[in-house]
Amino acid sequence: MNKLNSAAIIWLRRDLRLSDNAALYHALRSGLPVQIIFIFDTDILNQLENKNDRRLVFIHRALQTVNDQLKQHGATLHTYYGKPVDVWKNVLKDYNVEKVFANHDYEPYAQQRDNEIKNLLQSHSILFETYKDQVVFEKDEVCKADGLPYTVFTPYKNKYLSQLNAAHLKSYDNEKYFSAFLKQEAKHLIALSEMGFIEDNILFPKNKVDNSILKKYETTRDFPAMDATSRLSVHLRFGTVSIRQLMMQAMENSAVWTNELIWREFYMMILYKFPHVATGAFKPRYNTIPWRNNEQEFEKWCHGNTGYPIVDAGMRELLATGFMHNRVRMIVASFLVKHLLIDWKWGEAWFAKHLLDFELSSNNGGWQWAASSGCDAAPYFRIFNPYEQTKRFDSNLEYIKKWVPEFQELTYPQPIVEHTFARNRCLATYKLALQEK
DNA sequence: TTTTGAGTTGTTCGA
DNA sequence: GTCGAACAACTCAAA
Repeated sequence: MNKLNSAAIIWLRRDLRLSDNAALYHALRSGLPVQIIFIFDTDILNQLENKNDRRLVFIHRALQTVNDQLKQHGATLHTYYGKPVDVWKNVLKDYNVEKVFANHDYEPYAQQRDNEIKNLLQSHSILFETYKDQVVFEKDEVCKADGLPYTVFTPYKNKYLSQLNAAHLKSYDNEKYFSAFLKQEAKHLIALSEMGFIEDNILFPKNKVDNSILKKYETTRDFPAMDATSRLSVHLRFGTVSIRQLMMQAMENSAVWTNELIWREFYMMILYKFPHVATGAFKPRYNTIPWRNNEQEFEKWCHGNTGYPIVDAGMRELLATGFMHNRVRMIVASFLVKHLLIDWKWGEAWFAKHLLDFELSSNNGGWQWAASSGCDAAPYFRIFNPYEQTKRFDSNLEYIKKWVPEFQELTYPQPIVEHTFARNRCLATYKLALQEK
C-alpha cells in the first residue's frame, strides 16, 4: 500500500465518469496524488430483492469503463463493499488521506450518509470537499425575487434560462491533469457474483443522443413506437454523462428537450425544499382521497393484465426492459390512480423498483402530477382516456403489438373496469374528498 | 396590498 | 368533422 504518500481521495457515487467531472477536476488540481474509490453500499444492496439487478449491472459496467481508462494512466479504481461508514475506516487505513473530494448528492439518504462520513473525516482532521456536478442549478440557485422557492414550473424555467450563461456550461478539462492520478498496480474490481448478484446480458442505451433526434423531438417524442427520445435518463441517473454538455446540446437543438432537463432540476429542487412530498401529497388536501387500493387490481396493473392494451403494453415494457416511454408512463399512472383509484404511492414504489432510470425526485413529481396532488399538477378532472391516447399516439398499434401480441385474441382479458364508469367514479371521489375541507 | 394573467402532456359534449 | 366550452375553481408569481 502507498501508506507513505499522502493522497486525495475522490469518492464516486452518481458521477461515474472521468470527463467533465467537477470533484475530479478539483482533486486533480489539488497537488496531491489522486485515488478514485467507489463503495458498493450494503445499506442499499441488502434491500434489493432481485439478484439480477439491472441498475447494479449498469453501475458495474460504468465502473469497468472508468477502471479501463485509469489503467491507461498507470492508475486503478479501488472498489469497496460494505456500510459506507465502515468502509471509510478501511480507506483511512489503506491510504494516508489528506483530503476527500466528492460531488453533491441531494437525496435524503445521500445527505444523511454524507453527513455521517463528513463527521468521521472531521474527527481525523480530514477535509471533505463537495462540488456541484449533477445539475446546472442547485436547489438554492433559482429562486423567486423574495428568495423563496418556485412551485410552478414555467416561471421557474423562465428564471432559470434568464440566468443561464456559457460559464455555467463550461466543461472541466480533466484530461489535462490525468498525470496526477496515484500510480498503482491494477486492483481487482469486485465482481457482481462476489456480492451475490448475477451479471445478465443487458444492452443499455448509449450515452449520446443524435442532434437529428432532438431536432424532431417536439413533434415525435410522444409516439412510443418511434425511436424518438433521448434514452439518456439512465445516464443522467448515474452520471455517465455530463449535464453541462447535455444542456449545451439541448439549447442548440430543442427548446422542448431543454425543458425536460429543466424539469429534472425543478423536481430535485422541490424534493429538497418540500421533503414532505416523499411521503405524501405536495398539497395536503389530496391526502384525504379514499383510495380503493384493491390488491388484485394492483397486481393486474403491475403485470400488464388490465385489459387496456396501451396500459398493459407499458407495464410489460417496464418489466421486460426496466424502461417505459414517457407518454406511456403518464397513461399507466393516470390509469392506476384515476381509473382504479389506487394510491399513487403504490405506483411510485413499483416504478422505483423497476425503472432503470429511477430518480426519486422525478418519479415522485411525475406520480403526483398524474394524481393531481403535486405542485403545478394536472387538474383532477383531467383523466386520460386510454383509447383516446392510443388513437392519438399509437394509431397503427405498433407499440401495442410489440408488447401485447395477443391483444386481439380471445385469451386477452376483458377491461378490468369500464372507462366511462371509472371516469365518473374518479370525478365523484375526488370532488367529494376535496370538498370536505 | 391588490390585481391580473397564467398554469406540461386531456376528454367530452353539444352546436 | 370541427370547434368552443365545461370540467371547478384555485393558486402562484409578479407588477
